[in-house]
Amino acid sequence: MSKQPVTDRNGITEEQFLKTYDAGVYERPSVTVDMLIFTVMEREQNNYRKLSEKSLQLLLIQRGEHPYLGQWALPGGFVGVHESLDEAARRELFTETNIDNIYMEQLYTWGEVQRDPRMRVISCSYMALVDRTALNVQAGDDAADAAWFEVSHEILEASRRELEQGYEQDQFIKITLQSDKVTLSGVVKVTESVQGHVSKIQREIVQSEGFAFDHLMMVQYAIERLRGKVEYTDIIFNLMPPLFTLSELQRVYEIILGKELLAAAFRRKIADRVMETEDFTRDAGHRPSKLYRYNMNRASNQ
Amino acid sequence: MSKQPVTDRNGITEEQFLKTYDAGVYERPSVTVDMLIFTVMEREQNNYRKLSEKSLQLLLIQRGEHPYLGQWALPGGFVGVHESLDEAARRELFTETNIDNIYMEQLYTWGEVQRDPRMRVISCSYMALVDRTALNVQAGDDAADAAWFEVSHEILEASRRELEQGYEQDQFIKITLQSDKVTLSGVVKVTESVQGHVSKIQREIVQSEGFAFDHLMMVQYAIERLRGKVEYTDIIFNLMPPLFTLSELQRVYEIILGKELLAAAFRRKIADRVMETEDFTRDAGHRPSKLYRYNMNRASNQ
DNA sequence: TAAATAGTGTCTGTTAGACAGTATTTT
DNA sequence: AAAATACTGTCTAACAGACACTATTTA
Repeated sequence: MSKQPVTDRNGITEEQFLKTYDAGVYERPSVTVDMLIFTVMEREQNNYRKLSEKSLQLLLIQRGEHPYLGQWALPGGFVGVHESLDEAARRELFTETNIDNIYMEQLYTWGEVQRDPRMRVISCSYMALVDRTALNVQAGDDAADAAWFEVSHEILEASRRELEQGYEQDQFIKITLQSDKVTLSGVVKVTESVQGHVSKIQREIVQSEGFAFDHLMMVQYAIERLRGKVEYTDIIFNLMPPLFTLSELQRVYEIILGKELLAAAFRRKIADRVMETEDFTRDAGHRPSKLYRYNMNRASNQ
Repeated sequence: MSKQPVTDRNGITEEQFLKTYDAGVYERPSVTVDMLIFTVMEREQNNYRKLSEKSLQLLLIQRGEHPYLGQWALPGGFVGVHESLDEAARRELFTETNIDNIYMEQLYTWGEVQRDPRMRVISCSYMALVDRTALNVQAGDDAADAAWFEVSHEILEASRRELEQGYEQDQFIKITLQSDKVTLSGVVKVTESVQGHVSKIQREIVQSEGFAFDHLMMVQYAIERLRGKVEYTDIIFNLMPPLFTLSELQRVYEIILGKELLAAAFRRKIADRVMETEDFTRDAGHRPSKLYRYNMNRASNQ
């Protein structure tokens, strides 16, 4: 239909236009990707009859250069002009973990003008979920500056103000990241407001100890997203090894959701998301547990 | 704690570093924002005793320049180096609608290398929801090239292939946009796959009639997001006028969700999201209906 | 009285939460 | 037997879907 050359007001066809197009000299922001790579690790118990505890871990890199020299940042890097955002993210992911097939999703793009003191940088954040048992090589073996940090977070304080045409609500969320050697912590204020018909959410770092850039805010956002998606999708299985017990699965739900679940209700709820196998755990110091695998072939996994 | 100057391997402090930092000459992508501005409009009925039908509308701009000259695109524009992404989005929003206080949220950032034939452009898409009655000036009055299009979409075909380690599932979604003068339509293929432990979602435009760039994909994504969020947040009230009947509210839910709802269950469900007023509709040709307003002051509106 | 929409009452089946109880293993 | 976890049965309350019914207005 529109195959005969369309010409613009100067009588130029699209082909001619593109041939002579000059991308111009406007100043442009730099674009980076930042990766939130999560996994679940086990902490050995001193009482071997007890189950090992699990924790959610995030990979951070200690900066070796200005700015924020010595502080911890999310792994990431600049997006080249000849690679897509997803390709840049996969490249970074592979650089850090040495594995290729990892669950990854785009989270949010951070575009405040002053978020990087060097220059204008817009950063697109991605979340990746890795099964710890697939990390054959400990990530960061080569990079002595990378480390896994246990993630914990709590709501310090929540307040609410009624306004004439709505309300405004603050949450102060304390995030603590703990590695073998360092403990980092900071507070993000999340403000939710409704004014007339306009609702808004704003984030602000109100305290930060050891985090580079605005990365603490990205961590808070990612935890929020992970929590949300765990309830209505199957992404949690990206954090699980191929075989797992229902108790293990329940623990992982619990650490992500930050609350305890009742075993009976939990089992009913996830029954159709998993498949029984013939295998059991062994040498557990107590009754063995049946092993399950993810059942990806059920009716709907929206 | 870290207030004494930290110096890098060359003995340079952060302050000195930033003073002499050269942003460099690496090629950089351009960054744009693209706005998905939705509203709900009423179509007059020929039988005045019947209720007017509602429809979801999207604002598009007809391109007056290459590339895609004459085709329809989302309103948007380049992000300046001295404005944040949100600021750029608000600026575009104001340019198109002449109103300032509009609900807006970031959706997704599109970063394929070839998405713009001129040069490398990364585009951050935002969704905005406007109450039609707040559009005092018909948007596009000044810009003769802007028009509201009624949005409809249907699943043409869905197929599923079982793979060794999972499955792959396609949905062909047909999107039709209809204005006073033009009808545009296209098909987006959404592929969801699970391979071992890695799940992925990919989108592809398989047919497109009159849409510029990859904007049809953005439309599909936005509809999906709107549908999702309508079920677990209160964003729908951003599309409603200050006073509305429960039937009207139900219609808007129905056109967004694409299915009919039962009045009794619907009223129970939204009971605590709305507040009764003393007013009624008038001159309706049938029993008047009580008017409600959004109740933003309830326990939790997550 | 008919047409049209507004609004309510109630049955039914499903599901989440709570909790008590049973089962199986190792020390 | 004690310690530890695995797993099941059942009661209850909440809630969504279905559908019939009542209410109110105008032409």
